[in-house]
Amino acid sequence: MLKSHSCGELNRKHIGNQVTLAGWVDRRRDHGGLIFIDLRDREGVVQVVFNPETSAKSCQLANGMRNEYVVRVSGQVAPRPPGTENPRLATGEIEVIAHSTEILNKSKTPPFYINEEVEVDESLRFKYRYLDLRRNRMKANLILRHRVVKFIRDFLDKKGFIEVETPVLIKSTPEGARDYLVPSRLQPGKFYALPQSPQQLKQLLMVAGVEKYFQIARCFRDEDTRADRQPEFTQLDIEMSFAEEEDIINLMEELFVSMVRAVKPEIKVQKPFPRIAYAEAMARFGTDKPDLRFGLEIKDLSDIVTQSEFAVFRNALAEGGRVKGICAPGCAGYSRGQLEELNRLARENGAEGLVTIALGTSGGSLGKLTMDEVKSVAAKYLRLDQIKQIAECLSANAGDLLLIVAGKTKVVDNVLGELRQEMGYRLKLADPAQLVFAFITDFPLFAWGEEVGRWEPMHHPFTAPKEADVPLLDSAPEKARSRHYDLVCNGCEIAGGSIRIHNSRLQRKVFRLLGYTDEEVEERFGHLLKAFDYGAPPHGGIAPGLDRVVMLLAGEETIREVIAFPKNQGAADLTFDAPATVSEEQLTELHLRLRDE
RNA sequence: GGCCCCGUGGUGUAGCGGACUAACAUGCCACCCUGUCACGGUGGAGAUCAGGGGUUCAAAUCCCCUCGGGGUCGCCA
Repeated sequence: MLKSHSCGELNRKHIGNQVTLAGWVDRRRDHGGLIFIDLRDREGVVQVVFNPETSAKSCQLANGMRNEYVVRVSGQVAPRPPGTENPRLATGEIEVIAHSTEILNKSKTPPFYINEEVEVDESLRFKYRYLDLRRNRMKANLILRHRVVKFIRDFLDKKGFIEVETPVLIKSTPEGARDYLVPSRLQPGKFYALPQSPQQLKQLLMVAGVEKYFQIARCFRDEDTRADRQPEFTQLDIEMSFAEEEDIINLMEELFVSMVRAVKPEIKVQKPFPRIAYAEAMARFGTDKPDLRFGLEIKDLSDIVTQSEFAVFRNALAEGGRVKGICAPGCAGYSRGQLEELNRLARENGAEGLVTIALGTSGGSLGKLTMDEVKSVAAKYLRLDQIKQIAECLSANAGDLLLIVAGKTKVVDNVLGELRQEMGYRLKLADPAQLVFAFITDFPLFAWGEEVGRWEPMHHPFTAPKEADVPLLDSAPEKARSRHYDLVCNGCEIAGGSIRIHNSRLQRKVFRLLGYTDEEVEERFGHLLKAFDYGAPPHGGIAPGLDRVVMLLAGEETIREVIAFPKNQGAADLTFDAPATVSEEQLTELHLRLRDE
């Protein structure tokens, strides 16, 4: 090695040692004669002193150094002169007195700051990702991700799981997300597909008797990106034979709580994780991935306003809809503009509008509220006692702002869910140093596909129905609940899993219900069904999105910040400039011709 | 495909019809400086205001189109 120590590891215990360091120039302070270099490597930064009286040669070299030059320095670790220690630096008690110096490589001036935490245009960062990753924040994220993966491997190993790799070149299954295709050279006109997830492969491993499987698996979906979605992403894929819901849920609770405590002990986390039925989550939070760090729960006001004169409410109820609301504490003083913003948010999410009721504060308590202090378009259609009932239902106090939406249940829930999230954010109700996990259970097995005019799986067709609901497959499929469970955290869906169907007859029945012909089933899922006929054990599993988990732990807003070389919204890699055109020869070999469009 | 936001020296921002010959910070270059640590000081270079078109006596600023980036809906079995 060109170095004997890391820059960041040095401390007072090394005083007197001869060390050789190698790293990047983080900063140079030239005092005309005496020169200080902050030398940085992965482990941290240490101050190197170049003194012309110690080594004129070194000093001369240091004179020519610039940021990001790669240099090697040999010298002696020395205590800093009294009064010049830097408590803000981990190595601030000592410094290295350079005796001999070598410039290993020069550097152009970087296109953005490496040594400062400033926002830089993301495309520029992606173009120079190798420089971006030198920055502390990105380096910390890479290390965190490593620790998470290491923890997972050790944890699951101790629990008796074995890691098995599954193929990346596999077969297209046109249902679900759009596949990434890879043309076959050896078989003209045929294509592999990259896996959307190793779902069927891990089920086959259960038939194979692996019993406890996991994989840090790369998955590919050719769909539009989001802050938490990339064309390629990583799942922690887990599957267990002879497992029931409790087994998976308990395993996840233990894994996540112990992981957080190990890699981010400053983050608050608790188990057991609450379990909330899908219908209840929708009713209370307007979403199946609620942020449980704060309340602001949705309440149904239909019964209270059913007698009101307010046409908006009456019409919604007459058409079979509901009237629901949330309470924004302390927001009665919201300006016209602020209210208009909330109204716009409601409309953008499908509501006809938003009814706000501001409760004045001069009375001090709700009991003393008078109509003079109620500000709302609905005020003249509502009686004071109705307003008080609404306020009471929403646990409101004087000075609060009530946000009420009327319409179809689905729209009302969705809009209030968004408003709840928005108000939670505005009022800073979500503690950034806390992770609140929860399991969402009792999902419907199917959802009616409006455009296609048939039943579609709420998650995927391998999800087992609840034992008691199996008869409903024939009579009322919409009522059948599944053995699926989602793990959510801070408003983010971080894992989905289920107990699977392991019986080929039941699996065929589900496929038929989903509208597949026998030929289609054979063509697409024949391998799985055949396997089920050879002693498939009952099994189930779960697949946390690793990128999202690390994102939450890192406190980042997008998974791009925890992926070394992510793609942008246009699914392009700006470092490599991928995707790119290929040569005519390559196309010919693959039996491909490009269409004119 | 829809909707929303953004695009000004290398970087981050200000300017939002006239006094802009485009400001500030930092970075960069040169010189000075032996205890700094976001060192300090003096001087200097650096911008087709994303591109195109229009409105206007006058456009970085208003309007339209295009391009690029981000958020989101659709989509993500």
